[in-house]
Amino acid sequence: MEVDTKKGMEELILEKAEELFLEKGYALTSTVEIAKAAGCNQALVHYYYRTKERLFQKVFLSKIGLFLSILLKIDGQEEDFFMNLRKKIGAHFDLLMKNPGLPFLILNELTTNKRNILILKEEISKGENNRSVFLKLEESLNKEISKGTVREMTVMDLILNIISMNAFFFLSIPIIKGVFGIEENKKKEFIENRREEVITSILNGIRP
Amino acid sequence: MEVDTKKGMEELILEKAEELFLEKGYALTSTVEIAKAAGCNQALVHYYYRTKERLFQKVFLSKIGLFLSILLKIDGQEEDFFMNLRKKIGAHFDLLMKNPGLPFLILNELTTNKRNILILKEEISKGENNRSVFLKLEESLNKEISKGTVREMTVMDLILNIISMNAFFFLSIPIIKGVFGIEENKKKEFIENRREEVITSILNGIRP
DNA sequence: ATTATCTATAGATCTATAGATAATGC
DNA sequence: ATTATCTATAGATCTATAGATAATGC
Repeated sequence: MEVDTKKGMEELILEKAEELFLEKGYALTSTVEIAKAAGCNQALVHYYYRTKERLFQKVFLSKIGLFLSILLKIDGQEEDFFMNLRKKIGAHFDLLMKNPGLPFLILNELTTNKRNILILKEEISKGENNRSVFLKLEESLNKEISKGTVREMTVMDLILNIISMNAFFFLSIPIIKGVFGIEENKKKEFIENRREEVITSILNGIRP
Repeated sequence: MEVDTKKGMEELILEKAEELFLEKGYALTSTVEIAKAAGCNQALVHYYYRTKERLFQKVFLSKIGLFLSILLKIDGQEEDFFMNLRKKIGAHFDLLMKNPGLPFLILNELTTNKRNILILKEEISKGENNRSVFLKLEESLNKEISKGTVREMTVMDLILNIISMNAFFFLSIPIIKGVFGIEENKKKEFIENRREEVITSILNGIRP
């Protein structure tokens, strides 16, 4: 655990920076703090990454990629639309469960620093398949609508519904914990229940 | 507009502080900046509010109150459950529309400063009727569940669904704008559509 | 007299860099 | 020789306060 099996300072700094940025965001994390967490001198952080901004970009870029990848990945190709969607929502939830600080980091930095929105924009348009994945989802949604199995709605709304329900839950966990004080042993159950509720609610919500 | 009809510096400072805190959060707003926005000297900010922290608490408290009030307010007493819920969700959405920076401020500060969670906690338990409002909603929800008009679910989930969908939409507006570049004249339509979608999705989502 | 406003400044950070020293690779 | 790490420090903020001056209320 505490051994850091010869990870090399450069990488260790990146890791600790990641942890701290995820926890408190860019503004509230100092290079002094990062250095202390990595067990080195503050100057070394700048030696490897030049500026705090560049270090942050490195972290942010990888996290944005992670966040998008799941949303866009299609696994169950041509299964039943509803089954496919159920899996997608669940996979997105699971990704966030593994990275619970992700929504806060992305939201916070996209909101407070317009420059980061450009990064997101590039990242979206870069993956050329992103667009095609999007179009494919749109297509299958429209097919269901014309079959009458889904009510009239746009892909944009569907995606927003998924991100809203999933991301906001993880955004609010620290608050829920603080206000209602969920016991550690019931935490897992609480999250599992919410996972099911989110999926059910979204799927039910698109019915005609 | 620019006249500040004899508003007195004390109040003007509070107003400008509110604007800035809503826009960028506590950490990224300096008392220097607040003073400049109010057109006075930085020392005056401290003269009236002593510390930046106290000034912030004043703003935060009023915003928390606002946010809770709508969620808890019951207007349509004993109407139809679904009609009542539809109104509630819409009213919450409308409040956020008037205060689009509210979700970000509250989320950001509750996440980065644990102390603020205590403030929220107190605020919730202070309004003694808060609990009763909550219980009343729970009661009518359970009635519907036993009638078979709503699927099995908890009040907590229902409330989380509403806040998730409403708050997250306003959280993401700057991002959506930045990425997709919504034109100013279509903005209103976009928001109106989302309002309808949110209501429909939540109401549909709780059906058995 | 009291209250509002300003100027000036101390003391805390924090980022970034310069320059010294230690570790490592041929 | 080159790369990694450290010490020290300049320069930018930023918060908070002390102390001077201007405005206002009796």
